[in-house]
Amino acid sequence: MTLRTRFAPSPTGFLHIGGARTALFCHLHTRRHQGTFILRIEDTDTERSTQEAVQVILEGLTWMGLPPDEGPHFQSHHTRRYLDVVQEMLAAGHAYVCTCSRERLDAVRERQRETGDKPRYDGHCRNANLSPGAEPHVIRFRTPQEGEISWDDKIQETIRFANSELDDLILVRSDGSPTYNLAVAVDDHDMGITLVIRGEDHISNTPRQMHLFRAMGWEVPEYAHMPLLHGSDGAKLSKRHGAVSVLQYREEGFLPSAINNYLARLGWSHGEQEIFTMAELEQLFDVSQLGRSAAIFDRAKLLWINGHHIRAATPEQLLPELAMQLARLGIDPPPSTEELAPILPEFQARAATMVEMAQKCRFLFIDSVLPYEEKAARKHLTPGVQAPLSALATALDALPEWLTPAIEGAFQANLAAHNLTMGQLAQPVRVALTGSGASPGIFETMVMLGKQKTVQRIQAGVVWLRGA
RNA sequence: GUCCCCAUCGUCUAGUGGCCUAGGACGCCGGCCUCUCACGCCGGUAACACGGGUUCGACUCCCGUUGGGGACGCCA
Repeated sequence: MTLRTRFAPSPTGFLHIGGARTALFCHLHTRRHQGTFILRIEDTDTERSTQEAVQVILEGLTWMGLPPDEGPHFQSHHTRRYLDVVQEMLAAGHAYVCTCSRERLDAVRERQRETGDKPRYDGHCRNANLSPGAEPHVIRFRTPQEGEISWDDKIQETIRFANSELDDLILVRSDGSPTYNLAVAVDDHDMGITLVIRGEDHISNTPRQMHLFRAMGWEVPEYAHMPLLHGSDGAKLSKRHGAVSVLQYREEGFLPSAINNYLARLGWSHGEQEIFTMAELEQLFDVSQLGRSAAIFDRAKLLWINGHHIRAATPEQLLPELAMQLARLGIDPPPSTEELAPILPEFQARAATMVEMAQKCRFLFIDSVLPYEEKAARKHLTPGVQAPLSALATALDALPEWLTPAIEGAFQANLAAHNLTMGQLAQPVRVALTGSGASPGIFETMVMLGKQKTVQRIQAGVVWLRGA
């Protein structure tokens, strides 16, 4: 039987990092086993589902490089089918009409909490044999009360629940709409899903869905419940942890390959390898090798991995992102690919994110670097360097060609003339050129900047010194 | 509270009864390289939650305790 998995987000918000991890694991595991990866939008909650959210989820998956092989399917298109299934269950006695009011339900739960029981439906209408009349009612599943239900989870071990722990879940709401567990079971069956990969927060739904399968005589799929992603406080990742849209990570200058690499290493490992390409992951990752404990999202390590991927990336991957980040820094219009291509290598090893890279090469695309970073100016632009700086500007200006050997020659001559060491002159020049005390090599920086700007900025430094 | 799941350095992990005086990675701290910053390289810091078993021998198996997480909706 060929593998069929699905990723089933509900379109009530953006695709956050936890959801992305689930999608990634579904995708990787499916690729490895040459299966089919299906996207299903769980929009049975018409109140909260939006078209925009669907769009954002799709965008997120695309950016992550996790396009589905099939779908997206929409549960809202399957309502008829769900209701038909419920009719069958009703006819077979697997479901029944319940007219309990919300008030009564609340009261029951309240009482159960007080007595220390697990809040659940008390079966009030279970044997009342009500027929669907004008009175408001829901349809509930008649959950078996004896025995237990269990499954061999592909990630966890065997998980078992006593049926007495389960209550009679609602299949159809009083407004006639189907609920989550019903829709999931029907779709997982109809779509031929053979392996359900989802977060372990769904473990308690699994016995309910399995009972639905059994009632309909369907074959139950396999399940793999992956450990959750936690924030630094150890609790399930949520908005207050900055568990924002994956697209936000793009804004922050992360590469999708790095995010995927990092996410995959949370709960999974392959020897002592830390850096993986997407192709490697697709070949190596298997959900059955996942660890069983929750992992804490660690931005520091993500940054390190992102730096690796930036260094390993091709210009084609990086250039558009760099241009975008420069634009966000106010470089308008952003430099062209042709302008950016030659400087890219100088900054690849110096940035952990594309945002950082843009900040570090920004000085190349603005008119003036003034005002200087205060600390750098105070440390390096001292009165003593005014004369050498001035002389250097003159010498550089007189250069017939702007190539490294010539620049270096002029620089070295100036060093000797003023009896200075490399560092004593390079740092002041660096501040004049970039506004900061850190940049690529000083000659490389001058070449990238061009003769005109280089000379201008050194002269501006001299002027600044006179005023200081 | 009830049910379910989990438990090795701060974090991610290796470890499947002797190879472990517990390995790697991030972070942090030193050093090297060096015109600065990175990159790279070298070194250091730091963990088997606790208590009982089982066994000639437990990080590894079993039980309990503690701790953490998740689920308890006419949400998904």
